[in-house]
Amino acid sequence: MNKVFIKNIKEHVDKEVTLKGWVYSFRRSGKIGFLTFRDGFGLLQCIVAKNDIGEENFESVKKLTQESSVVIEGKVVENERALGGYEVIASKVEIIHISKDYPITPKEHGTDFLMNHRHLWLRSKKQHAILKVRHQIIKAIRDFFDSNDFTLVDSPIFTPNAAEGTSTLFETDYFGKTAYLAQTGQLYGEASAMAFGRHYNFGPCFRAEKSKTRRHLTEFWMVEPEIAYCDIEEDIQWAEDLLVYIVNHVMSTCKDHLMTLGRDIEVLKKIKAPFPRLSYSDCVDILKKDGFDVEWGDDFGSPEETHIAEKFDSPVIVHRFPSKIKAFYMKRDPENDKVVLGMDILAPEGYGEIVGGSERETDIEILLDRIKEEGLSQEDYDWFLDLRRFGSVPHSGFGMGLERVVAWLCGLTHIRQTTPFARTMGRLNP
RNA sequence: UCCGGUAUAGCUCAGUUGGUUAGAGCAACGGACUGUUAAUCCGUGUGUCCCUGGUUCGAGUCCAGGUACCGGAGCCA
Repeated sequence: MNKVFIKNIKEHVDKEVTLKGWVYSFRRSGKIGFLTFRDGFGLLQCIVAKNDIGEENFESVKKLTQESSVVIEGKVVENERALGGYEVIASKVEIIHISKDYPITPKEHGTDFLMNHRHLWLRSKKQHAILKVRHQIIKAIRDFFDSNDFTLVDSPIFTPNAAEGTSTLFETDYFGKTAYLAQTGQLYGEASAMAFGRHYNFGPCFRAEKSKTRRHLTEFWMVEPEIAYCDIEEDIQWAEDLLVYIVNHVMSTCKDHLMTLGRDIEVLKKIKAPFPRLSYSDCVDILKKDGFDVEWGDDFGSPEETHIAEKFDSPVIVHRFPSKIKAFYMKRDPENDKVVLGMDILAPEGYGEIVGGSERETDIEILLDRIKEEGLSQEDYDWFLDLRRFGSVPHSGFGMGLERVVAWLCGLTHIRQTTPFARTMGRLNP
């Protein structure tokens, strides 16, 4: 039999095909039924008529419920009235399994209910579209780095210490010792960059912060390139190029999914390089002028970030932050030692920080001082300091939060839908 | 952790100044219908009113504590 997927249905017009999948919905009207069929690739209307499939088969089809699994044989025809312009006139409907009382019915549901049924919610149109876009973003990220001679070098998930010494970590028992789940692969990335020149790691990160907002997950994916012989300017350039590449890739491969999600594509079309660049000090001036209560040296909260980002259509690059509010490994600006050569990229429309990066400090004495200042144990960082003892070079890198990029490009109000099984402060199930 | 809000049928919600038998729509189930798009029409059922305690002749409704969830803050990608 000619087994086909819905995505290729156009190529089989007037031919007999076999479809394997599930019932998305089923309406009956006497001797004819309209079965919206789902196969993981899309939706397709199948006409199930008594005259075509026979009385016995038609009787059994009456039992079909939402999400029952079926194998349908029939002929593909063009029809304007059908979703997508094509439909299948069934000649046989084989019931594989009858689904009973499927919980996600065609009506409104609350988010908590849907998240409790996430394993089933994934079958719904919008969730399916989001995860398809996520997949294409991941592909774009990997294509971008692979085609620019970066080597994917994985960083460990079990780590013996706090990498940045700032965030709260998940603790776990490691044969009697305490291990932590990695919050970043950053420090290991620096080791790889010295070995491979251009490195990236891409995997899950874990943060035990009790953040309860639409922008936070406790488990999320971050891509972190690290580049040897690279200054902050080149670092910014890589980040900008990556974002532009992702946006273009999504626009060319995911238009249908974005439509399904109701995303305003015109907004995404306005994203163009070069992105506006502002120093931290510029931002403080703007915020003060616009009535915010901030002083030079304060970290920005999300209302401040959103205010800056809303002034532009493209992501905004903010650079040269006060060293006190940034991680110990960021390099001081030689022209002003109160600031570091760090940068954040803020997504438009209030999606917040999607990239954070910096040129790294190479001076071992400064690093030792900074480790002391942060109250970190020098012993834990000894291997990291080796990177400054043996062929230290200027280098830079950044981290990009995958889920925030997915949320932004899909136009979602909450990050929890950007990942198959979201882990948040209040959710570990399913 | 802090501030604010919500909790009633499988789901989404209404429920008056505290009042006797707690409702609607959708879903489900049975039936009619050969072009439906969340079809329509007829019929059928549904409750730990979040939990514990209190006030009261009487609590879904008022009070206290707890729990869960939602939104925001801080923290951050």
